[in-house]
Formats: sequence, structure tokens, C-alpha cells
Amino acid sequence: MTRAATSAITTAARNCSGPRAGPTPRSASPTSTSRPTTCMPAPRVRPERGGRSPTAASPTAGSTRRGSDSAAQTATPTIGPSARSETGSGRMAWIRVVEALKAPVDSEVTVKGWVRTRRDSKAEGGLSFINVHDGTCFDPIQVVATGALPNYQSEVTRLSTHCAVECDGTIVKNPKGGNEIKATAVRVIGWVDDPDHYPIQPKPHSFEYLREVAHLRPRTNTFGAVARVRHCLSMAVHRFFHERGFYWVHTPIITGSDCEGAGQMFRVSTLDLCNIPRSVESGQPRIAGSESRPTKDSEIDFTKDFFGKEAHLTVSGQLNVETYCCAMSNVYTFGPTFRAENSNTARHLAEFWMIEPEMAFCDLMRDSQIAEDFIKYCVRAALTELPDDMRFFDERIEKGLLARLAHVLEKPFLRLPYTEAVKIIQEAQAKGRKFEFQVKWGSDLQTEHERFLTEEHFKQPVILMNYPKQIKAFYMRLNDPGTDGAPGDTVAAMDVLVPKIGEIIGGSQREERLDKLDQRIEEMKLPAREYWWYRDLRRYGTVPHAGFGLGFERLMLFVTGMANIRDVIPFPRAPGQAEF
RNA sequence: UCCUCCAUAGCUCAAUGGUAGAGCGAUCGGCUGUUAACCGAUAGGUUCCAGGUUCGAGCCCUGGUGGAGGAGCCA
Repeated sequence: MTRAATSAITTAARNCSGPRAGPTPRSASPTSTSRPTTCMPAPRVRPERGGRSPTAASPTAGSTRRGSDSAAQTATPTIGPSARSETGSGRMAWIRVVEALKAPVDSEVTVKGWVRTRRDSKAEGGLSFINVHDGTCFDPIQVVATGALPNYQSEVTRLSTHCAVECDGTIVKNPKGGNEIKATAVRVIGWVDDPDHYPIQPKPHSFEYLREVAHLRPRTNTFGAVARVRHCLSMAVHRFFHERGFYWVHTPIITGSDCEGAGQMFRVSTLDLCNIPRSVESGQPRIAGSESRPTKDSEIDFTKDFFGKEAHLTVSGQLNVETYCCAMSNVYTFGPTFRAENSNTARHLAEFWMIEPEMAFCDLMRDSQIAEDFIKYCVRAALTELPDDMRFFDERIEKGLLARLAHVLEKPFLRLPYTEAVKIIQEAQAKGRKFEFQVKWGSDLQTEHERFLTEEHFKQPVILMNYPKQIKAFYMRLNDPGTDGAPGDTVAAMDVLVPKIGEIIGGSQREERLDKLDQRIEEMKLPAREYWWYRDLRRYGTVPHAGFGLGFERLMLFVTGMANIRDVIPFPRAPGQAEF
């Protein structure tokens, strides 16, 4: 795995309030106990110079307001569309770093952000180059501070990674061409307590390590870029559907049915775990001491629970969104989803965001076309809206990312029946390609098979269609016998396979015929009673409809080239992992 | 849940069962319109936890805990 050591570097001002969140609360007790906690206002760890004690408790201690004074005389109109009416402590226009990098020369500006790096020179009576970032773009802006600043020795030369600063100055051209700010004032808003122990250093950190300091990692260039792409893709998702007349439906996060059928669920309950109510239906008397453990003879009485029945966190909004589909035509969900699977991989989370469009009067072919358009739309959005971030991912995270994505956009995705895919894999095997698992018609394809198809054999995204019914969900539409020359019954299911990820989308045309649906529910021994409202959709004005599901974080992996799903969501939840 | 590997300085990692090391980062100094800066010096350790073997354990054994990679489940 290319865990391209990242890039890190960021800045942080630590507040004095509240308990220290601690970088690695559960690890290294020696470290955490020996470390000075929080930012104690008083004795600073660093030796003091020059008598001034810039403590975190007095953020602006010793900072100068001179810049403000001079700015007052040359009050400059605000610059850029997003410049707000607020100004810095001075009267210069506070603009974002992204705007400062494009602002015209001689503009008087203020930027606010965190120090990424600082380099000093003794030339010209003291010269410091401070890279400041505020999250608005990949590149920081370089602020040039000179010894003429009154707080130069006392503060500027002590800035360390992730100190928070406000800088006033003039936009000038860097000798190498880019914009930089010739500072007239540098105000320190928040110091970094004990830079030697500050968890993020101006050096590469492993992603594993940064997960332990998830509260500080967004200040690094990698996680800043991830956050921007995540936002960009989220907006693209909504834009894609909105532009096509889809309605966003907020399906419930708490579900009262255990019939969504997509894996282990988290229970939602307000019952007292120390005193769980038992039903006495079995006629057995309750036995003291046995009441808090379920037995065959005493079942938990969920009528006493909050919802009067068992409740769980949703594992899919699909069944619910189908109801709106059969009324609004084109709808989608985009929200959090929860799976209590004990799965520990770079592609799974216990809490993730899922996108599930559902289209009425739609068959599998159109479904797959929308899936393809959707993927391409999202890829294009990232490439055009965040070229700097994407270039970074290409250079430092996955070499060749941009070429891979360009290739994805290039031509139509390939469509292939499952039955054909099995033949291709079997032929490859006959020619000596080794697989850990055998493939035969009727068995589900393993990750290795899917990746073989999309990465080796076709070298492009592939949509597999019409899977054997026994490996797919009950709600998928039964195909006519003999579809694709399959030796058994198939359903109108599709999986979109892409290089690097494997399956990124799973979808299907839904079974709209009540008798066929009932037959499947019965075959799979599902509790028919639980599906009463789902069955109603087939009783009252049923229509062919189709949809698909896509894990948003997997789309993130696909677009950014990041290797681990825990690094593309701000605070990953996984088995044994709910810190922050 | 299964298989494999790992846990030593702020970070990344060394160290035949025999004095705890390097690089980066931090601090201080030198040089420099610097930008992965460079040069020198200094500080920094209960070697994840609990037991055990041994004259002696970072190293060997047992049991925990945590992490990583792969698999399964899936999105």
C-alpha cells in the first residue's frame, strides 16, 4: 500500500478552556502523564526571551496594533467576492488566503490563519517567511515579516507550526512569481503550547499516527485537501440530482424494522441495561438474578422500550425511499448509515454516508446509465473545481491518479452479464491466472475476481449485470428465464466495478410484481408481516423502478487515491474506534 | 470474526540476552529572499500493560491492550 507518508504540517492554537483532549488518550501513559497538560497559562515550557511572555492565556499579549494605525490612513476597499464586512483588528480588508493568492499587487489586506512553517533570515536586519493557511485552498500564502516589526524578536521569531495569526500587509510579487504579503503587522492570536510535544510537526507523518490526533489532522495539507474534496463531492452529489429533477428525501436514521437486510444493526434503546424488562409469555416465573440475561424462557419486553418495539440505526434508506419514488418519480437519499459488522478493513466503516437514488418507470439499463453519469459527474467536479488539491493527490498520494481519472471519463463503461464475467474468469484461470477462490456460476464474485476484471482484463470501469438470484436481495426483479443464456434464475442487479476500489456501486431494478415479490420473501424465509407497507407499493399503482446505492467514502477513495477509508471521513467510527 | 505482522525519544525507525541509538522535529547559535532550506550544538526514554525465565530482559516465555495489512461481510 502506498501509504505515501504525508505531508503534514499545520498549525494549531490551543485554547485554555476545557480538559485536554489528549493526542493519544489511550496510549502511552508515560507520555501523557509527563506532558504538561493543556496550556497552562503560567510557566511556559520554552525559555523566555526579551521579558515578554506570550502565553496562551493572553493571546495577543505583546502584539502590535501599529498595522491598524497605518491601515486606517489607507483604508482599502474590500477585495474579492467573499470578503466579509468584518475586518481584521486593523481596518484592512480581511480576505481568505485563496483570494490573497490572486489579489492584485499593492492591495492592502489582512489574512487570518495558522502558521504552517516559518523560516528566518538575518538579511535586512531580520526577515521571516511565514507560510499561513486558512483552509481555503491547498497553497498557503507566504507572509514576509521584517525586523522592523515591533514584536519581531519577541513574537514573530517564535512562531511555530500551527500558531494562529492575523497578518496585515501589502500584496507583492514573490521573486519567483507568486503573491506574498509584505507584512505591516503580525498579531499572534493563539500560541502553540510546548512546540516540541505538539502532535503535528512540519514533517511527514504516517496516516496511522494522524488518526490518533484526528482533532488536529485537518490542519495538515493532506487532510485539508481531503476535506475540500469531500465538500466538493457532497455538493456535486446534490447538484447532479437536483439538475436532473430528483428530490432529496430524508429517510429515517432510526428504523423500527429489522428487515432492511443489509447486515448487523446497532440497537437503539432507552431500556435500563441493569434492569431489562422481561416478558413472561412462556409462563415461567421470573427468577431473581436471571432477569438481566435473555434466556429462552424470558424474552426482552420491547413494548416497554421507547418506541414500543425494537429499534435500530438504519443500514439503508432504500426501502423507505422507494415509497417516495412511487410518488415523486425521481428521488435520492444522502445521509449517514450504520453497520455493526465487525469488519476491520481499509474499505469499511461502522458509520458512513450513503447515496441511494431511486427512479420510477426505470429499468436496469437506464439505472446503470445514471450510475455511470453520476460517477463521471463527480470525478469531473473534483478535477475542475479543485485542481490544486487533485494535483497534490496525484503527486503525493497516488501516482497516476489524474491519468486514471481521465481514463474513467474517456469512454463509456463496459456492460457485461454476470454469466459472461464468470466465463472470462474461468478462461483466465484455465490459462494459468491464479485465484485464491474458484468461480462457478451461482457463486458470488470475490474481490480478487472483480479487480481482475476491471484492473487487468478490461482495464476500465465495468458494470456487471443480471446476477444469480440466490446471491442477491429479495427485492431485486426476477429476470425472464434464460436471460443472457444463464443456466439458472437471474435478477436485474448490477454492480459497478472500478479500478482500485472494486465494487463502488450496487443497484438493481426492483421487483414491482407483488406475486413475484411474495414468492421471494417466502423463499428467503423473511418475515412477510414486517414488509406490509413495502408490499403496499406493489398493490397500489405499482410501477417498474430501479435504483442503486453508493458509499460516499468509497467514492472519496476513488477520487482522491487515498488508501484507507478512515482517512476520508473526519472522525472514523470502526470496531473499537469511537474516540473524538 | 479469521490469518499475518507490529508496539523503543514529539514522529519514523535501529539496537547477538550485557552502558538506550540515528534521522526528522523541538530549543539555542551560525549562514541565507527563504520556501522539504543548509551547517553546528543542546535537550529529550518507566522500551504499551501485568506476570514469568535469567546473575542480567527493549530482546526469551505466558496473558492482556492497542495498531497495521490481508480475508470474509459489504457500500
